[in-house]
Amino acid sequence: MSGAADAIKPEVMKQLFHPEIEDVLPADVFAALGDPIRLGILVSLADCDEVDKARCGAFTELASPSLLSYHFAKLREAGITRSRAEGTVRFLSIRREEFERRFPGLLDSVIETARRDPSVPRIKIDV
Amino acid sequence: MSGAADAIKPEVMKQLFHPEIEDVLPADVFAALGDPIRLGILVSLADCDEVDKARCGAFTELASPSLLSYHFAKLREAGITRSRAEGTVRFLSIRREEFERRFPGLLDSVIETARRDPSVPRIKIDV
DNA sequence: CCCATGATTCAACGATCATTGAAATAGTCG
DNA sequence: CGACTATTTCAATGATCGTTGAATCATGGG
Repeated sequence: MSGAADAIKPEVMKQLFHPEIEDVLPADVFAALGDPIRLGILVSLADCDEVDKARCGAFTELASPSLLSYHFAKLREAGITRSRAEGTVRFLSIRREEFERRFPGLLDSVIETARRDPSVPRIKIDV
Repeated sequence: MSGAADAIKPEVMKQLFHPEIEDVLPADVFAALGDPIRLGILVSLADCDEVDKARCGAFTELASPSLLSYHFAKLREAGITRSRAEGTVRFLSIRREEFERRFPGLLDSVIETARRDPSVPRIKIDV
């Protein structure tokens, strides 16, 4: 609303909200994990060979673009993932270190749990 | 609906539903953990000195009886806790061994996470 | 047998959820 | 510029959630 000096950085795209990791509450994290599609996004992300190289568009097998966007937002607002824009594409990644500092050991067991279970859909992300 | 031979066991009270541990899905577990009151119930239960001795009535600081009953049901239906009736009282306990077998390591990190965080309400259960 | 107690159930409420499909936005490339 | 692509936003839906308070149920004790 108060933007003045732009046109300098071309690839700044609208910034999406990411909470400070200290402000993230356990109950909100678990609520964000309480959906099979979101667990699917998380494990697929965790199993991606190269870190921070997973395009949002790589998840289309899991849901429609618009529904994916909704679930991406849930994970992001719960402090679990980060969305980074690069040109016309967005990349999704897990906030590993921060999250580990905030809730030590939690993410690993969550991912292990989701990975082991056949009710969680998975995709192979071709980077 | 088809009860015939009763009156033998006086203290059988209506049985509450507990899912088979194999039928429990990760997404449902996380959804059940996605509420501060339920996390409060869980950590208070985990910190209770004597196992399987926590009366439902011991949690009244966390919510009204009727709301507690609702949250107890959520935890129970997600396979996390067990409710046992004894006379006019009900006892609540964590399905430790079963749950550990089904989702190794998960419950410990969940409880640790909840225990560490000030947003999760706790009570001391006097057994 | 009636009453007190512990706990669940029910009905109602506003709020949020997951999902859909259409529209808007941002960036790229001809 | 204008078409195209990747992604988000919006509006609308039915479903489920968390909460309240009143009603119900089960048990034990006078």
